[in-house]
Amino acid sequence: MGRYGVPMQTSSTRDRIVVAASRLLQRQGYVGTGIKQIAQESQATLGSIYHFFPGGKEAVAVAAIEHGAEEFAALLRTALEGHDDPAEAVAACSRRLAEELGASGWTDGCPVTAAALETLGTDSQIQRACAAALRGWEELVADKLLRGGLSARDAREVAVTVMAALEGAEVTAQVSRSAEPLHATGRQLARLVRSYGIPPRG
Amino acid sequence: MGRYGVPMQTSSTRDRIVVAASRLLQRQGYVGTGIKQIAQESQATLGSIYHFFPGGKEAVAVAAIEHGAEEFAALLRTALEGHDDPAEAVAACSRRLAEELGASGWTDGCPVTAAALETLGTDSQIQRACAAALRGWEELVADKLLRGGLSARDAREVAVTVMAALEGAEVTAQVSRSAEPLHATGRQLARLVRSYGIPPRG
DNA sequence: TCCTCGCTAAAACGATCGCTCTATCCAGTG
DNA sequence: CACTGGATAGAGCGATCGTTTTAGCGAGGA
Repeated sequence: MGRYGVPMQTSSTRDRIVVAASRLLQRQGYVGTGIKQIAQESQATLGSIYHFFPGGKEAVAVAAIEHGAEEFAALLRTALEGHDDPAEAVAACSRRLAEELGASGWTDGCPVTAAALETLGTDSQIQRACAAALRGWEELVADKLLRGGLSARDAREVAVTVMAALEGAEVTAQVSRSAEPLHATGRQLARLVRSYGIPPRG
Repeated sequence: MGRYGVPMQTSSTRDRIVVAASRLLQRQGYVGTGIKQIAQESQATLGSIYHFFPGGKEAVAVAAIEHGAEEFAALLRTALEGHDDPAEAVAACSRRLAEELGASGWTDGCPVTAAALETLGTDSQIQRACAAALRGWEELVADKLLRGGLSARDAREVAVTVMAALEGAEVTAQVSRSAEPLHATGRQLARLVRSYGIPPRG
């Protein structure tokens, strides 16, 4: 809450730090992003960052990853809710991802993959935050498939596959600077979902 | 060639550098891996590294990524060749990946993903090496699908999906420290391939 | 024997890393 | 008004980064 008791239009310093760190992390990874760069990009100073995040760089990264994970989940939710047919819903996810990725110039992909891969050996909080994000996304897809008529067992296994394929397709799209991998994967995932049969909607 | 004119059992210095760099890159990414760490791990010195790779860290990384990409391609090739049915062949790939990943303690995943994500914004040679690796792997899968009876168009699109899903599933498996994402994805990819119908084998 | 040259060895450079520290600012309270 | 405490500002710490530089090693040719 900002001054005058109303929500501030320009975010609070803490929010600016989290948002800037989130964007930088998904573009350059954890080790590739410096605290001073976060300070510069968020119009904050080192003092402010260490004031709000006494845990240092890792604490900033955890908050940033949680923020990015929620943004990504919101994108998935709206794409999934736009269609009753789960197969079309899954395809819509890949289309939305392709739009966002292309609009960012192929730089802003999955907000956790890069950070997750860099901190694999460690037992850092970053690891846990990334794992939690993945589980949450899978659950969103699994719920949609469940409501679409798949069994609990099938829904979970297909959801794991869908999220894995979307992540991989996004990386492929970034590397090849083309939306085609995401579109192709979306079509094939829709076909996979359809292969489980869609009960007629009452 | 080593001394006595016979191939050396312990590789040449240059090979040791490439192999060590490849393993470090896939575990810690590009920025997370230091030249001095590569020197220590490969039992070489800075002088040797800069002698064989005047291009510095980036040149070492390119050679290391090409090495890792070929290793990965070899794994895919043997897994694909083990089965006539392309659906079973794809499932075999995910099983082999799960074996290797588990044996490494969930640390040695795809040898290019981490490095690729870190160098996205740049126009470095690393980018190009990663893109080439992905294309090569896709081609291996596409060839198998073609020989399995899929049309050229279907084979390419399914191959893109298979490689994306395998990469994503490997990341998921690493983060969750479990082989299950790879196994589930393998089963679903086999189902997807089977949905294109298998012509009876003569 | 001497010289060459591919290769190894390590000291040292400037830059940047994450982080600590002290100083200052400013709205709220008595 | 003085005082307090959250928030900001930035200089500076030791460490490490990628790289350069210079010196030394040892096998092969003249």
